[in-house]
Amino acid sequence: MRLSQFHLRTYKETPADAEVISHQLMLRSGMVRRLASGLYTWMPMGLRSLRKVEAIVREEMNRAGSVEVLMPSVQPAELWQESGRWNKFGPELLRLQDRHQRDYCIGPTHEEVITDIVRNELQSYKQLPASFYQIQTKFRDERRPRFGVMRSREFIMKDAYSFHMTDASLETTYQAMHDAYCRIFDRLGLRYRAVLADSGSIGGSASMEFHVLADSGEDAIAYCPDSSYAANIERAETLPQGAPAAPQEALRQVDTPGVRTIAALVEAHSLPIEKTVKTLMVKAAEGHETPIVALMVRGDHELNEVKAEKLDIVAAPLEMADEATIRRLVGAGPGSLGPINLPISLVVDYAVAAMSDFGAGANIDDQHFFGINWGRDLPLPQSADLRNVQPGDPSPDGAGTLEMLRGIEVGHIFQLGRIYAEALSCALLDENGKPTVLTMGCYGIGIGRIVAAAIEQNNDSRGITWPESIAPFSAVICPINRLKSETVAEAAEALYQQLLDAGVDVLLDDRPVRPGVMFADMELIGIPHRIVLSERGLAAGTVEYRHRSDEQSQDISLAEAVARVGGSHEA
RNA sequence: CGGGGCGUGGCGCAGCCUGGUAGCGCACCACAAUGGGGUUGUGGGGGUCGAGUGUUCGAAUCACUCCGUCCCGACCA
Repeated sequence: MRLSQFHLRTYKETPADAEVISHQLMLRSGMVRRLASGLYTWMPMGLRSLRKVEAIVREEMNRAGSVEVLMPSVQPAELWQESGRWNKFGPELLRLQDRHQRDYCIGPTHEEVITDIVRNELQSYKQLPASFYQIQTKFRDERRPRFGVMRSREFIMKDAYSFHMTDASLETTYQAMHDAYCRIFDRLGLRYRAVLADSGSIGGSASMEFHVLADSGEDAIAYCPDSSYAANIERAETLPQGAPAAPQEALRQVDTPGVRTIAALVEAHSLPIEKTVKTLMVKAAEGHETPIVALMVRGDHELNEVKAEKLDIVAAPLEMADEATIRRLVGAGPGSLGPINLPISLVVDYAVAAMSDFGAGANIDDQHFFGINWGRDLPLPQSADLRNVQPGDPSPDGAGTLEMLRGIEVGHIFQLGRIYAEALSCALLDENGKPTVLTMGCYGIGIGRIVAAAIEQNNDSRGITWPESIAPFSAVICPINRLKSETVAEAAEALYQQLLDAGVDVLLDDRPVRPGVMFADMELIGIPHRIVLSERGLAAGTVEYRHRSDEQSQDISLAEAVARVGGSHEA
């Protein structure tokens, strides 16, 4: 490509509304342009990288035996009503009506459509397992779009779905997808980690997320350096901790005027934070005897929402109780709550169940109990894994202690089970002639997000340092003083043709700009290989080669430069 | 959804407090010089100051409403 015939717009200044580095660099290098909140245009330079990601994903999906289709992004409400998600889905689902006032949504995902296709299209169990995928635009009306294409409302996703007669068959395909995903992220040249994930409210069994590692990632990942254990913090388990130590202190009720927070309690009464608890009031599940229930975690721990939601007595999605309800049922406000004389159901975290001589609210405003001990002062309530893991917690596989990383979720594979097939009556006769509901897997990859995540992981003070696999161009030719020097102009043209013929994705910077502008732009865009042609060098029989990650450029022969560019292109 | 910030040419910003003819840098156009790290000079073009209503002789500036946008929060009692 000749840059004079391409479109490139770069910016010297960082746009004020971009927070993360990938968003800043994507805007500055002219890869994307914001149209409205959470809506981005992929400009020519950005689109080239996006397409390269797509191509790798497509190749590996095909290799894994998945078949490409393309489904509509606008979907009829009937299908969503059939699956039950028309009502279950919140405001993230963008709904609209056509001229006949028929209801539609813009697809945030395509389980309904693909299941509809399969139930109509597949006629025999002999056609199974079957796997379909598409690379397509999705829309989710995020409550807070941010970080550019990292969390946009409209985004490009590869979504795949597999259908099976048996769980064993699903398991096999799930594993094949796992392996395909590893190949994809290996080829993309990203540092990533596959982690156990929560299977969510949809149900289903196994689920893994693929995270690109980056400090700016929105997700926390717990992993064990001594084993293969890695899990999203939503899912990472903590273990029961055994019996509490014997009581050392007497139970006593203490005036704690104005103490409403753990921090204040620790401060004012010199209580170690590990001897405090947080009592959290949440809405109870439908049909429970009281409208709210209590959950308790240690003062220095965090409640894990996902785990809490899974308790039978807790409403899903998790919702905190309002103060009026708490006062009506407990008689005290938040900040003075505790396990003693608590008139509602209580579930405590494993760590709380192992505490002794601890302090908690007395369920009377401005009063706390200190020296609380289970068994002696009140019966030990039901205990469960309710909190987020922390660095230093034992690994659930018993192989050491956990550490934490930040990650950007770029892929998710999921054994869905029969929920959708059941709801949409997607069944086939098995070899015995017995109708059998199909079981399903689904597998997603955020294509646009991968581009952003790659930049998040690969940048320096001058711009993007792409992995070779997804750089918008592989190499750039920068002719110095092309307009004044026949020699340079001709050499540039010849080299350009030679590289094109060799199949190199090469850019010729034939703009009438000074070298400094050229270099700055090409480094911002992050093209891996740069060859500079000058009268001086050509006279000496050399060209100047520099890889984007090199400190210095090198004067080498033209032939060697061609070999380097061509060689790494193949790699 | 709650809180906060910000909306002034394509981008980055000043001006607003204390009302009085809309400015700077980058980018853009023309000419000249320069020609290996975002050149220099001269001369240009481009803005309903987010929208509406109000106050005022007069509003970018003050007030109110709305819209957009970004950040923080939406368990952490």
